[in-house]
This record gives sequence, structure tokens and C-alpha cells, in this order.
Amino acid sequence: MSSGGNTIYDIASAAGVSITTVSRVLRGEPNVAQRTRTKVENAIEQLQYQPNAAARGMAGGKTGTLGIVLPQLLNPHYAMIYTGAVSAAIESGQNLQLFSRHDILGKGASALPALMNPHLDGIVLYLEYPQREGLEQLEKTLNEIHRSMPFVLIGTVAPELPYPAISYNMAAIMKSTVSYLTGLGHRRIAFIGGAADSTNELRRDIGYQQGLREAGIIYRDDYRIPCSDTLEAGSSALRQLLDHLPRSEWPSAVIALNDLVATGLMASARTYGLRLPDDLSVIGCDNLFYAPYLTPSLTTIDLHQQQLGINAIRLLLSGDSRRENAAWHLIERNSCRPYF
Amino acid sequence: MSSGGNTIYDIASAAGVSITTVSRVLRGEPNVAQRTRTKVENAIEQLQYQPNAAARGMAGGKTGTLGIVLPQLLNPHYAMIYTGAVSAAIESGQNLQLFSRHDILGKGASALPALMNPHLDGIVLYLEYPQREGLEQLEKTLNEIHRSMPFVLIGTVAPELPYPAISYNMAAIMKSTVSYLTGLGHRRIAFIGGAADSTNELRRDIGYQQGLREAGIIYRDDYRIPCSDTLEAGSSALRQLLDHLPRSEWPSAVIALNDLVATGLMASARTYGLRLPDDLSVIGCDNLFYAPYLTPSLTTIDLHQQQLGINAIRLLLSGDSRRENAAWHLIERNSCRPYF
DNA sequence: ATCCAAATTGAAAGCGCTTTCAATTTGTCA
DNA sequence: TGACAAATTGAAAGCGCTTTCAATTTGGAT
Repeated sequence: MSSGGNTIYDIASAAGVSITTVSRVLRGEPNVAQRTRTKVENAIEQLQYQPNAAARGMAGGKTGTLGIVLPQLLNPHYAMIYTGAVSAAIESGQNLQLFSRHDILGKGASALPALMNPHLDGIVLYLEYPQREGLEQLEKTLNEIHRSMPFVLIGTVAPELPYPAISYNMAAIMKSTVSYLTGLGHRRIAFIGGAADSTNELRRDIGYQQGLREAGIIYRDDYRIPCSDTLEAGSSALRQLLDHLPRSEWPSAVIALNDLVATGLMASARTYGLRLPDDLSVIGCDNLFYAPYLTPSLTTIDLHQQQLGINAIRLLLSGDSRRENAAWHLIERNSCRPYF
Repeated sequence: MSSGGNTIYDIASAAGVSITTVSRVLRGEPNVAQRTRTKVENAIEQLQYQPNAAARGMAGGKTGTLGIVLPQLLNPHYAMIYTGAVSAAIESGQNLQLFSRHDILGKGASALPALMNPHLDGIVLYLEYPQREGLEQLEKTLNEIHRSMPFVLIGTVAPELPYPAISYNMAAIMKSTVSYLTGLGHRRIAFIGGAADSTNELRRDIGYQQGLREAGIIYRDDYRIPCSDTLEAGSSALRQLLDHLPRSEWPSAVIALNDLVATGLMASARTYGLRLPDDLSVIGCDNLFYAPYLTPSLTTIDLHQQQLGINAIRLLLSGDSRRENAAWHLIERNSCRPYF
């Protein structure tokens, strides 16, 4: 198998020392005489030696490999996070192993420990927390993982759980989004978002309602359409919204779960003869790469995903168990217009 | 470390057999008495045993892990391939480890063997073949990899190299794209594509010129703009194209390297007051998820990326060393219009 | 020159598995 | 019933590393 198959033994004999010593310099232990260290380093250089990660892991040492669990990659939102994470990992000489949730999480977070099988030095977890899984169950799972390796939670996070985390303050983001629209004069603001069985969406709803309340707007149930995470769902959600309302009560602005949904919804709006943004303001979330190129260009929330990925890895590596909020900001483009 | 830490020894004693026997049933060896097999299987079930992949790899057995090398993931083109690949891997009980090229290929394919360090059962390689790397160098690298694990090449492939592969016939695709446009009556057809230092782009150019020739159109150097793989590059490439041409010679159609470039280019076109598709037909490649939602919706080549990912894994697993072409088809939408 | 602590090195065990190879059991045919 | 091949099992080595723990060397201090 191993083609370049140089082992620690080869280095040892080349340098005329024991494998223990080689192992020492490999791991950067301090108590090695400078002369010896140099000899070994030369041998390593000469033979192009590369430590075998599997053997390392098995011997109980660091593997130099981190992991990241992400729901999927087709949504660029996650791909950005991944990309940030890899770059940070590389920067500190680590490998990053991706587990796209699809792999393993058919059964929810409880399936996670199974994938901890490969020995990782730590893992970044982007989980979703459906209510039904229950906090107790989740906590149990996380405790189990915690016993075998450090981790940090990102994205949506259960604030009740005392783990290192970088999370989106969805309530704040949502409230701010609503405020932006009310600031533009909108009063009929719909929200096309997720079903409220995940912590994430629950918080969004809270923020949505807070935002409305602050502007003295009464929450309407029929302005709140549940919707999954795709373009098509966005399209049909808007149809569902409009079809159940007399034209006079159609919203003047709609907040989409994310840019995917916003994209779908915009196409749908046109089929109703709605001009964008004149007849309907749309705001998304994620700031996907093509958002500026839609017609009209999409106003959205930039979630700084790459930076999130970077920060997650750094936090993981730091060993710190800090809990912080992820940065974000609203990007004004042309899909929202003042309403009079 | 190992939290659920059940080893083959635990199973062995639970089942009252030797670890050798456990190993046998684990690997599905035939010569185990049915009674024994059942006992062991029960023990495995009871103790929720999960074989340790690292140990396996080190002992020289199958690790149950495949790898895939992809240039990056921000372009959904690759994310789709990855997604297909994971699903096929899961389906056959394998893990899939992603190496996004960024990780390791700073120095070109020659850096590949280094990452073969983790013992993989096989790997899917999506490489790009810049001319300068040279076929000899590449071949050497591939041979080296070949010695340590089976692989299959996907995407663009050097046809001279006798390795299992699923490749895009870029020349055919490109020729067909040109024909589509000439069929619509276009005569001034520009091509905004990659620099011709990669095999991939070389073939596209060949197809482009073939397509033109077949329609009796003379190739113009100034209709051929080199461009990298991004929206922004697409934008500026179009500017470069138009700025160097008198309005009367502006192309009536433009073929973009891919949908990313097409997207950027369309935005740019509008700044020149060009109406799409009336004044300019645009055709992309990749059929990214948002292509139907652009204005106008983008005519493009669907590259069946998920299926490619699936097929690559299957081919890898089959051990077959077949070489085949990847499927594709043109999707007509609204960004191209007949030209009179 | 002598002695002891500190610094440096190495021997050996063990991580969890696969893989010969040998030992034992079983089954079959005479 | 005995003998021999086939089927089934197990002992032990080894994969490449880390990690005690003990042995050796070094360097001051006396």
C-alpha cells in the first residue's frame, strides 16, 4: 500500500537514533539535544518522510485532522463556511474532514457519535435542533462527543447548553430586518420562513414579531408562511401567500428565510404581474454569490460565512470554551423600495 | 479518547471466540460456522461495536473510506459532484473524504501523493491539467498514486493517459453549443472562456472553432476572450470584448465558460444598454441551480454533475478501468433568441 | 577529581485491527 | 470404526506510531 512508505524506523536508522527520539522531534518535544534534532530533521527532509496519520491516531496521539459537520453543500451558505474552515485549518497545519450531514445524520444528532470513529483532534458542529429531538437527548449526545474530542457548535445553537459556540443571533437579525422594512415605510410585511419545529426558526419568529411590535404593527398569521430551504419551496410559498389574500391585502414586503427562498419567490412574484421592487420588496438572507446579479439585485443579510468557518476552527484550536455571536450585516441592494 | 471504545476483543470475549473469528465475520469471510457467526453478530449488535477505521487501515485492510479531490466547493458545479459522490458512497457503505484542491494542490498534481497518506480504499480525482505541468510529470504522479490505491479521473482528462475515467467531451459540447447558436441564425458568436493553458480549455477552443467552421463562419480572434472562473471575471471579460469592437461588430451571441461567467456577463451587458436576449444571446454551462431564475432565465448545458459523482464512485468501486464520456444536454431557456 | 541532579536517549509495551500459519474439530468414505 | 480431507478456529506477529519508564550521558558544584 504505502508507496512512499517511509516509517519512523527508516528515519531513526538514517539518523542513527531511536524511534523514540524521532517521535520526539516529530512532535516538537523540547528535550532533545540540538545536534540530534538537526540530524533527525535532515533525515526527515532527505527521505521525504510523512507521518502516518492512522498510526498516530491509533497510538493515541494527535492526528492533525479536524472535522466539520455540515447539513449539506449544495446551498453555498454551507460551502462558504466549509471554505473558510479549510483555509483556517490549513493555515494551522491541520487537515479538515467534512461530514456532510446527509452522510450520517439521517437519525439526528444522536447518530453523531458513530462518525467520531475516525480519531479527530476536534470537530466543528453545525447542527439543527428540531424541537422533537429534545434538548435532553441532544445534550446527552454532545456530552458523549465531548468525552472523546473537543468541539465547537456553530450556526444555530441552543443557548441553554454550555458549550463553546459561535451562533447567529437569529432573533436580532430578524428583528433588524423587519426594522429595515418598517423604516422604509412598509406595514404589510410577510415572512416566508421555516417551520417552527427547529430552534433556529423559532428564534426567527420571535425576532419577526418583536420587529413588528416595535413598529406598532399587528402580527398576522396569514403573513407567516412556512417554507423549506429551496428555490421551489420559495416559489410555491409565495403563491400560497398571495392566493389566500385579497389583492388589497397583499404584503408590500416579504422577508425570505434565505436567498434561495428569495430567489424562488421573486420568480413567482412576476407570474402575478408584480413588479420588483415596485410592487413588492424582497429581502433575503445569506448573501449568496449571485445575489447581486439577480434582477433586481437582492437586498439580503450577509452572514460572513467564510469568517464564521475560520473563527470556528480557531476557536476549536484555541481550546477556549467561549460562546460568541457571529457577525452579520444587512446589504442594501435593489430589491427593496420605500413604501408610501 | 474512544468513548464508546468497544474493541474487537470485547466482542470476542462477549461471544466466547477469538478475535480472529470476530475479524472474520466482520469482514464477511465465508468460512465461519453459522452458529459462531450468529453469536458474534449478536455480540456486535449488543455492544454497538464499530470497527476502528484507523486500526484497520494500519493493519493493511480496507478502511471503508474513499476520497475525492475537487478544486473547490464555492462553485456549485463541484458541490453537485460531491453530493452525488457522497450519496453513492453511502449507498455502498463507504465513507467519502473530500479533499478540496485548495488543501493540497497549490503545487499541482505532484502534491497529490502527500495526501494519499491517510489510507484510502480508492480516490476520485477531478484534476485540471495545465499544459505547463506537462503530461510526463502528471503521468508520473498518477503512476505513483496508482501504486498505492485505485483511482478514477473525472472532469477533464488527458485522453492519452490510460486510466479509468469519466470525462466531459468539451470539444463536442462546445461544438454543439456553437451549432445551437448558428442554428438560431447567429453569425457573430463570441466565446468567453478560459486561458488555453489547460487541456480543458484547449478542447473547448477546438470545439468552438469546429462549430464555426461547420457553419462557414470565420474565426475571429477578437471574439475569443480569456476569462477565469468567476462572476466578476465574466463581467469584465464582456467589457473587454465590447470595448475593443465597433458597435456594428458586437457579437449577437456569446458563449460563456460556465454559468458563473454567464451571470457576470449578463449584468455587464445591461450596463451597455443591451437588452437580453434581444440584443445579445447568452449561453452558459453547468446549469447551476439558480440559472432558471436569472432574468432572462439562462440557456445552458446541463452537465449532470450529481450523476457524474455517482458514476465516478461506482466505477471506482467496480474496479473496472473503463473510460467513458459523461452525459450532458443543452437546456433551452430564455437567454438565447433567434437572430435574423 | 567526584558526585548528584538535570538533560538526553532508548527499550518495550500497547493502540485495534488483519493476516499467515498451525491446531483442532467435523464430516465422509471405506 | 478408522483414516483422511475439509471445515473451522485460534495464536501470534506485525502495521507505524506514542508513551511510560528506565538507562545513560552531561554539566555543574564541590
